Amino acid sequence: MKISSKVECGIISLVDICVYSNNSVVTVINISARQHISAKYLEQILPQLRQANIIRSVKGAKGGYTLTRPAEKITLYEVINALDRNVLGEVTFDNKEDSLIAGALSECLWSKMTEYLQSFTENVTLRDIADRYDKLSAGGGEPMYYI
Amino acid sequence: MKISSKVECGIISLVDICVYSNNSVVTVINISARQHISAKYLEQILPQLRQANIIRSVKGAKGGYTLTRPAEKITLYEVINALDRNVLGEVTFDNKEDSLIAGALSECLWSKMTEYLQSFTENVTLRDIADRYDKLSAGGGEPMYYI
DNA sequence: TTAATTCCTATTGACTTGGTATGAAAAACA
DNA sequence: TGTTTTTCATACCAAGTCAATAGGAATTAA
Repeated sequence: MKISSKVECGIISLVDICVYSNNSVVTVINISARQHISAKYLEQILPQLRQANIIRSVKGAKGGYTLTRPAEKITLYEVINALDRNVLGEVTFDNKEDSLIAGALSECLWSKMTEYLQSFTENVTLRDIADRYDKLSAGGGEPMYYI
Repeated sequence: MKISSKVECGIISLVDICVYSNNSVVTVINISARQHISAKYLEQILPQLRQANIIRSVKGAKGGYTLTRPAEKITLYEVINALDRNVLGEVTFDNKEDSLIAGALSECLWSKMTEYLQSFTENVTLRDIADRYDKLSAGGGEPMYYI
């Protein structure tokens, strides 16, 4: 499965904001430095998350971003959808065949696939990712194998 | 979700072969006429399915294609994978970020999504689609609503 | 030999996408 | 008021992808 870099960078930014905002805002430059993503690229991604009411922006000096809600109230469904309609939306084709077979395919396959993806991502929150990240950090970066 | 036209046309072709081969082969021209897909385009798709051992080809005059196995032994996983590695493969990015957050994301989200897609498509066979198609055909093309 | 067919490999044109550039608007602060 | 810091909006470009077409070679039946 292919996910656009915009989606990945967007989610990473949100987790970064979630983890590093201590009753304050997080700036694009901060995220850029911590996550090694071009600031100019982030300036293009974050406004999309703002329009989707996932983050709130404060303009001007001392400005930056915060989450609009606690991380456990922000689902990955929202986030992914805000960044790229194609990932979790109905299956589409560049040139849709409108035949009975295409209809059968849609019913047996495509619609069930998207149905699952939607309900799955609706049940994963930003908190889940952040928690997992914390755990990985605590582990010293290296996953631990006990043989 | 975005599916390439190649995948859709490929599956449609297989169902067509499944339905219209009566102990005989099905030609590209036949499929093209029935399914309204350019013959030249099909000539590019079907060899891929042959290499994946899903169909068998007979060259020359009176040639054409047949399935290598009964339709209930051909999973949609095989088929989709033969036509486009990206759909059911591991989540990939054009420019993978290699951070702890990306790792957490992979564990909590991407890998579970692909895991599901794989196991789901492994349990849908060409027969399922063909059966569904037969049912739709019998219904006269129009879905029936009883109010 | 001829016609029917699959097979192979280019090519084209349109679209997508990752990433950059430029500068405007807003707010803090001195 | 002016300067700095920041978000915001828009345009742009180069590279890649993809659907579809094209031309012709190889194979086989009759």
